[in-house]
Amino acid sequence: MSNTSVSSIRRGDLARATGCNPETIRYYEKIGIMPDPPRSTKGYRSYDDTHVRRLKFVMRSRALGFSLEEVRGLLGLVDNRIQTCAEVQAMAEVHLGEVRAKIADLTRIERVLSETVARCTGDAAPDCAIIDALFDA
Amino acid sequence: MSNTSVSSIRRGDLARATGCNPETIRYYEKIGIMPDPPRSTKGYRSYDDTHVRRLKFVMRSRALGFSLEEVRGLLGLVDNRIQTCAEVQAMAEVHLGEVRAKIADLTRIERVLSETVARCTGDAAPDCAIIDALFDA
DNA sequence: CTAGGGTCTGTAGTTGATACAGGCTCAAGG
DNA sequence: CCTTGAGCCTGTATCAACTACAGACCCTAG
Repeated sequence: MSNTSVSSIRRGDLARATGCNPETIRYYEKIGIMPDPPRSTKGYRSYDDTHVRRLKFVMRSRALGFSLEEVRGLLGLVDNRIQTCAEVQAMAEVHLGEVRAKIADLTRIERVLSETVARCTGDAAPDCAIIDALFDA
Repeated sequence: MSNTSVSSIRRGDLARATGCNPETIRYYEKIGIMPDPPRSTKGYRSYDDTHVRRLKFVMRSRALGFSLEEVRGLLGLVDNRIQTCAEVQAMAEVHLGEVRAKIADLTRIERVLSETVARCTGDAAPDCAIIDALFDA
Protein backbone atom coordinates (compact mmCIF):
# COMPACT_ATOMS: atom_id res chain seq x y z
CA MET A 1 0.00 0.00 0.00
CA SER A 2 3.01 2.25 0.26
CA ASN A 3 3.19 5.03 -2.24
CA THR A 4 6.05 3.56 -4.22
CA SER A 5 4.30 4.07 -7.53
CA VAL A 6 7.06 5.07 -9.89
CA SER A 7 4.94 7.86 -11.27
CA SER A 8 5.92 8.39 -14.86
CA ILE A 9 6.15 12.04 -15.74
CA ARG A 10 6.70 13.83 -19.01
CA ARG A 11 9.32 16.30 -20.07
CA GLY A 12 7.28 19.36 -19.16
CA ASP A 13 6.64 17.92 -15.71
CA LEU A 14 10.34 17.25 -15.18
CA ALA A 15 11.02 20.81 -16.31
CA ARG A 16 8.52 22.19 -13.81
CA ALA A 17 9.77 19.90 -11.02
CA THR A 18 13.34 21.17 -11.45
CA GLY A 19 13.03 24.64 -12.93
CA CYS A 20 14.98 23.49 -15.97
CA ASN A 21 14.03 24.54 -19.47
CA PRO A 22 12.51 21.58 -21.38
CA GLU A 23 14.85 22.18 -24.31
CA THR A 24 17.79 22.02 -21.96
CA ILE A 25 16.70 18.57 -20.79
CA ARG A 26 16.77 17.35 -24.35
CA TYR A 27 20.21 18.92 -24.75
CA TYR A 28 21.52 17.17 -21.63
CA GLU A 29 20.29 13.86 -23.02
CA LYS A 30 21.95 14.50 -26.34
CA ILE A 31 25.34 15.09 -24.72
CA GLY A 32 24.92 12.23 -22.25
CA ILE A 33 24.65 14.21 -19.01
CA MET A 34 21.15 12.82 -18.59
CA PRO A 35 20.32 9.28 -19.72
CA ASP A 36 18.04 8.57 -22.64
CA PRO A 37 14.74 8.04 -20.84
CA PRO A 38 12.32 5.23 -21.61
CA ARG A 39 9.58 6.12 -24.08
CA SER A 40 5.84 5.64 -24.13
CA THR A 41 4.31 3.72 -27.00
CA LYS A 42 3.88 6.99 -28.85
CA GLY A 43 7.50 7.99 -28.30
CA TYR A 44 6.98 10.39 -25.38
CA ARG A 45 9.85 10.60 -22.89
CA SER A 46 8.95 9.07 -19.56
CA TYR A 47 10.78 10.18 -16.41
CA ASP A 48 10.70 9.24 -12.72
CA ASP A 49 12.20 10.28 -9.37
CA THR A 50 15.71 9.29 -10.33
CA HIS A 51 15.64 11.72 -13.24
CA VAL A 52 14.36 14.51 -11.01
CA ARG A 53 17.13 13.88 -8.50
CA ARG A 54 19.84 13.66 -11.13
CA LEU A 55 18.72 16.78 -12.96
CA LYS A 56 18.59 18.73 -9.71
CA PHE A 57 22.13 17.56 -9.00
CA VAL A 58 23.25 18.79 -12.41
CA MET A 59 21.53 22.13 -11.92
CA ARG A 60 23.06 22.69 -8.50
CA SER A 61 26.48 21.85 -9.88
CA ARG A 62 25.96 24.29 -12.74
CA ALA A 63 24.75 26.94 -10.28
CA LEU A 64 28.10 26.56 -8.52
CA GLY A 65 29.83 27.25 -11.80
CA PHE A 66 30.99 23.74 -12.69
CA SER A 67 31.26 23.25 -16.45
CA LEU A 68 29.27 20.44 -18.05
CA GLU A 69 32.50 18.47 -18.42
CA GLU A 70 33.10 18.90 -14.70
CA VAL A 71 29.53 17.85 -14.01
CA ARG A 72 30.21 14.77 -16.10
CA GLY A 73 33.14 14.07 -13.79
CA LEU A 74 31.05 14.53 -10.67
CA LEU A 75 28.47 12.18 -12.09
CA GLY A 76 31.27 9.67 -12.60
CA LEU A 77 31.32 9.15 -8.86
CA VAL A 78 27.55 9.28 -8.58
CA ASP A 79 27.35 6.52 -11.14
CA ASN A 80 29.96 4.66 -9.11
CA ARG A 81 32.33 4.19 -11.93
CA ILE A 82 35.14 6.46 -12.90
CA GLN A 83 35.98 8.96 -10.18
CA THR A 84 37.05 8.52 -6.60
CA CYS A 85 36.15 10.91 -3.83
CA ALA A 86 39.72 12.21 -3.77
CA GLU A 87 39.50 13.04 -7.45
CA VAL A 88 36.22 14.84 -6.92
CA GLN A 89 37.82 16.84 -4.14
CA ALA A 90 40.77 17.73 -6.36
CA MET A 91 38.46 18.84 -9.12
CA ALA A 92 36.39 20.94 -6.77
CA GLU A 93 39.55 22.60 -5.51
CA VAL A 94 40.73 23.41 -9.01
CA HIS A 95 37.32 24.86 -9.72
CA LEU A 96 37.40 26.85 -6.52
CA GLY A 97 40.74 28.29 -7.61
CA GLU A 98 39.22 29.33 -10.92
CA VAL A 99 36.31 30.98 -9.18
CA ARG A 100 38.71 32.92 -6.98
CA ALA A 101 40.76 33.95 -10.01
CA LYS A 102 37.61 35.22 -11.70
CA ILE A 103 36.69 37.20 -8.62
CA ALA A 104 40.16 38.74 -8.58
CA ASP A 105 39.88 39.62 -12.28
CA LEU A 106 36.49 41.18 -11.90
CA THR A 107 37.53 43.10 -8.81
CA ARG A 108 40.41 44.64 -10.74
CA ILE A 109 38.05 45.47 -13.60
CA GLU A 110 35.58 46.96 -11.15
CA ARG A 111 38.24 49.24 -9.70
CA VAL A 112 39.52 50.50 -13.05
CA LEU A 113 36.02 50.92 -14.39
CA SER A 114 34.63 52.80 -11.41
CA GLU A 115 37.64 55.13 -11.38
CA THR A 116 37.16 55.78 -15.07
CA VAL A 117 33.44 56.41 -14.79
CA ALA A 118 34.02 58.76 -11.86
CA ARG A 119 36.25 60.91 -14.04
CA CYS A 120 33.47 61.45 -16.59
CA THR A 121 31.53 64.73 -16.45
CA GLY A 122 28.64 63.32 -18.43
CA ASP A 123 27.95 66.40 -20.50
CA ALA A 124 27.32 66.34 -24.22
CA ALA A 125 30.80 67.47 -25.21
CA PRO A 126 32.62 65.42 -27.80
CA ASP A 127 35.40 64.83 -25.30
CA CYS A 128 34.79 61.93 -23.00
CA ALA A 129 36.97 60.88 -20.09
CA ILE A 130 35.97 57.25 -20.54
CA ILE A 131 36.95 57.17 -24.19
CA ASP A 132 40.18 59.01 -23.43
CA ALA A 133 41.03 56.53 -20.71
CA LEU A 134 40.45 53.62 -23.08
CA PHE A 135 42.71 55.23 -25.65
CA ASP A 136 45.52 56.30 -23.37
CA ALA A 137 45.58 53.65 -20.68
CA MET B 1 62.20 65.11 -41.76
CA SER B 2 59.65 64.06 -39.15
CA ASN B 3 58.95 60.40 -38.98
CA THR B 4 55.44 60.65 -40.32
CA SER B 5 55.92 57.82 -42.76
CA VAL B 6 52.63 55.97 -42.67
CA SER B 7 54.41 52.68 -42.46
CA SER B 8 52.23 50.02 -43.95
CA ILE B 9 52.20 46.88 -41.86
CA ARG B 10 50.69 43.48 -42.43
CA ARG B 11 48.26 41.49 -40.38
CA GLY B 12 50.90 39.57 -38.47
CA ASP B 13 52.64 42.84 -37.60
CA LEU B 14 49.42 44.37 -36.34
CA ALA B 15 48.86 41.23 -34.31
CA ARG B 16 52.34 41.50 -32.77
CA ALA B 17 51.96 45.25 -32.18
CA THR B 18 48.77 44.74 -30.21
CA GLY B 19 48.96 41.23 -28.82
CA CYS B 20 45.80 40.33 -30.72
CA ASN B 21 45.42 36.99 -32.48
CA PRO B 22 45.60 37.50 -36.28
CA GLU B 23 42.42 35.50 -36.79
CA THR B 24 40.65 37.78 -34.34
CA ILE B 25 41.61 40.80 -36.43
CA ARG B 26 39.96 39.23 -39.44
CA TYR B 27 36.93 38.49 -37.30
CA TYR B 28 36.71 42.10 -36.10
CA GLU B 29 36.81 43.25 -39.70
CA LYS B 30 34.07 40.85 -40.67
CA ILE B 31 31.74 42.16 -37.97
CA GLY B 32 32.66 45.79 -38.58
CA ILE B 33 34.48 46.53 -35.33
CA MET B 34 37.61 47.19 -37.36
CA PRO B 35 37.39 48.74 -40.86
CA ASP B 36 38.22 46.82 -44.00
CA PRO B 37 41.85 47.81 -44.53
CA PRO B 38 43.33 48.80 -47.88
CA ARG B 39 44.98 45.98 -49.79
CA SER B 40 48.27 45.56 -51.57
CA THR B 41 48.22 44.66 -55.24
CA LYS B 42 48.40 41.02 -54.23
CA GLY B 43 45.48 41.34 -51.85
CA TYR B 44 47.44 41.56 -48.60
CA ARG B 45 45.88 43.68 -45.86
CA SER B 46 47.77 46.89 -45.22
CA TYR B 47 47.50 48.61 -41.83
CA ASP B 48 48.87 51.78 -40.24
CA ASP B 49 48.99 53.63 -36.89
CA THR B 50 45.27 54.33 -36.85
CA HIS B 51 44.55 50.60 -36.95
CA VAL B 52 47.01 49.93 -34.15
CA ARG B 53 45.38 52.60 -32.00
CA ARG B 54 41.86 51.44 -32.73
CA LEU B 55 42.62 47.80 -32.10
CA LYS B 56 44.31 48.63 -28.81
CA PHE B 57 41.21 50.60 -27.85
CA VAL B 58 39.04 47.60 -28.64
CA MET B 59 41.29 45.26 -26.68
CA ARG B 60 41.36 47.49 -23.62
CA SER B 61 37.58 47.75 -23.73
CA ARG B 62 37.30 43.97 -23.99
CA ALA B 63 39.77 43.58 -21.12
CA LEU B 64 37.39 45.66 -19.01
CA GLY B 65 34.63 43.24 -19.87
CA PHE B 66 32.69 45.30 -22.41
CA SER B 67 30.90 43.11 -24.95
CA LEU B 68 31.61 43.65 -28.62
CA GLU B 69 28.24 45.35 -28.96
CA GLU B 70 29.22 47.71 -26.18
CA VAL B 71 32.58 48.29 -27.85
CA ARG B 72 30.66 49.14 -30.99
CA GLY B 73 28.80 51.75 -28.95
CA LEU B 74 31.99 53.18 -27.52
CA LEU B 75 33.41 53.40 -31.03
CA GLY B 76 30.28 55.29 -32.00
CA LEU B 77 31.60 58.25 -30.03
CA VAL B 78 35.15 57.69 -31.21
CA ASP B 79 33.91 57.85 -34.76
CA ASN B 80 32.03 61.00 -33.80
CA ARG B 81 28.72 59.75 -34.93
CA ILE B 82 26.12 58.02 -32.89
CA GLN B 83 26.80 58.27 -29.18
CA THR B 84 27.17 61.26 -26.87
CA CYS B 85 29.46 61.30 -23.87
CA ALA B 86 26.45 61.06 -21.56
CA GLU B 87 25.33 57.89 -23.33
CA VAL B 88 28.79 56.42 -23.02
CA GLN B 89 28.77 57.22 -19.32
CA ALA B 90 25.38 55.58 -18.89
CA MET B 91 26.56 52.49 -20.72
CA ALA B 92 29.70 52.26 -18.62
CA GLU B 93 27.61 52.54 -15.48
CA VAL B 94 25.29 49.75 -16.58
CA HIS B 95 28.32 47.64 -17.34
CA LEU B 96 29.84 48.48 -13.98
CA GLY B 97 26.63 47.27 -12.37
CA GLU B 98 26.87 44.00 -14.25
CA VAL B 99 30.47 43.53 -13.16
CA ARG B 100 29.47 44.11 -9.55
CA ALA B 101 26.62 41.64 -9.88
CA LYS B 102 29.01 39.03 -11.27
CA ILE B 103 31.38 39.61 -8.38
CA ALA B 104 28.51 39.14 -5.94
CA ASP B 105 27.46 35.91 -7.69
CA LEU B 106 30.95 34.49 -7.69
CA THR B 107 31.53 35.47 -4.09
CA ARG B 108 28.43 33.53 -3.08
CA ILE B 109 29.61 30.57 -5.15
CA GLU B 110 33.05 30.81 -3.58
CA ARG B 111 31.59 30.68 -0.09
CA VAL B 112 29.34 27.67 -0.75
CA LEU B 113 32.07 25.86 -2.64
CA SER B 114 34.80 26.39 -0.07
CA GLU B 115 32.47 25.25 2.71
CA THR B 116 31.61 22.15 0.73
CA VAL B 117 35.19 21.29 -0.12
CA ALA B 118 36.21 21.76 3.51
CA ARG B 119 33.72 19.10 4.54
CA CYS B 120 35.34 16.50 2.27
CA THR B 121 37.73 13.99 3.85
CA GLY B 122 39.32 13.14 0.53
CA ASP B 123 39.71 9.43 1.10
CA ALA B 124 38.85 6.78 -1.44
CA ALA B 125 35.51 5.87 0.12
CA PRO B 126 32.47 5.79 -2.15
CA ASP B 127 30.82 8.40 0.07
CA CYS B 128 31.77 11.95 -0.77
CA ALA B 129 30.73 15.03 1.13
CA ILE B 130 30.82 17.12 -2.03
CA ILE B 131 28.54 14.80 -3.92
CA ASP B 132 26.20 14.55 -0.94
CA ALA B 133 26.05 18.31 -0.67
CA LEU B 134 25.15 18.62 -4.33
CA PHE B 135 22.40 16.06 -3.89
CA ASP B 136 20.92 17.32 -0.67
CA ALA B 137 21.45 21.07 -0.81
C1' DC C 1 65.54 26.72 -56.85
C1' DT C 2 63.45 25.28 -53.05
C1' DA C 3 61.94 25.33 -48.30
C1' DG C 4 59.77 27.88 -44.85
C1' DG C 5 56.89 31.18 -43.37
C1' DG C 6 53.28 34.30 -43.98
C1' DT C 7 49.03 35.44 -46.19
C1' DC C 8 44.51 34.67 -48.49
C1' DT C 9 39.59 32.65 -48.51
C1' DG C 10 35.76 30.06 -46.67
C1' DT C 11 34.12 27.08 -43.33
C1' DA C 12 33.66 24.37 -38.99
C1' DG C 13 34.29 23.88 -34.15
C1' DT C 14 33.94 25.53 -29.23
C1' DT C 15 30.34 26.08 -24.60
C1' DG C 16 25.78 25.95 -22.92
C1' DA C 17 22.11 26.47 -24.05
C1' DT C 18 17.70 28.54 -26.64
C1' DA C 19 14.46 28.90 -30.49
C1' DC C 20 12.33 27.71 -34.17
C1' DA C 21 9.69 24.76 -38.14
C1' DG C 22 6.73 21.25 -39.29
C1' DG C 23 4.29 17.40 -37.72
C1' DC C 24 1.88 14.29 -34.03
C1' DT C 25 -0.92 13.30 -30.05
C1' DC C 26 -3.92 14.06 -26.29
C1' DA C 27 -7.39 15.93 -23.09
C1' DA C 28 -11.09 19.12 -22.23
C1' DG C 29 -14.99 21.97 -23.70
C1' DG C 30 -18.93 22.75 -26.67
C1' DC D 1 -18.23 13.82 -32.00
C1' DC D 2 -15.36 17.47 -33.11
C1' DT D 3 -12.42 21.13 -32.49
C1' DT D 4 -8.96 23.71 -30.27
C1' DG D 5 -5.04 24.38 -27.84
C1' DA D 6 -1.32 22.58 -25.29
C1' DG D 7 2.25 19.65 -25.23
C1' DC D 8 5.35 16.58 -27.39
C1' DC D 9 8.46 14.85 -31.28
C1' DT D 10 12.58 15.61 -34.55
C1' DG D 11 16.21 18.15 -36.69
C1' DT D 12 18.39 22.30 -37.40
C1' DA D 13 19.74 27.22 -36.66
C1' DT D 14 21.17 30.84 -33.57
C1' DC D 15 23.83 33.40 -29.93
C1' DA D 16 28.96 35.36 -28.11
C1' DA D 17 33.59 35.74 -29.23
C1' DC D 18 36.64 33.60 -30.96
C1' DT D 19 39.84 29.81 -32.73
C1' DA D 20 41.36 26.51 -36.03
C1' DC D 21 41.66 24.39 -39.86
C1' DA D 22 42.07 23.26 -45.38
C1' DG D 23 43.82 24.36 -49.61
C1' DA D 24 45.81 27.85 -52.30
C1' DC D 25 48.95 31.70 -53.05
C1' DC D 26 53.17 34.53 -52.52
C1' DC D 27 57.67 36.07 -51.06
C1' DT D 28 62.20 35.89 -49.36
C1' DA D 29 66.56 33.79 -47.66
C1' DG D 30 69.91 30.34 -48.26
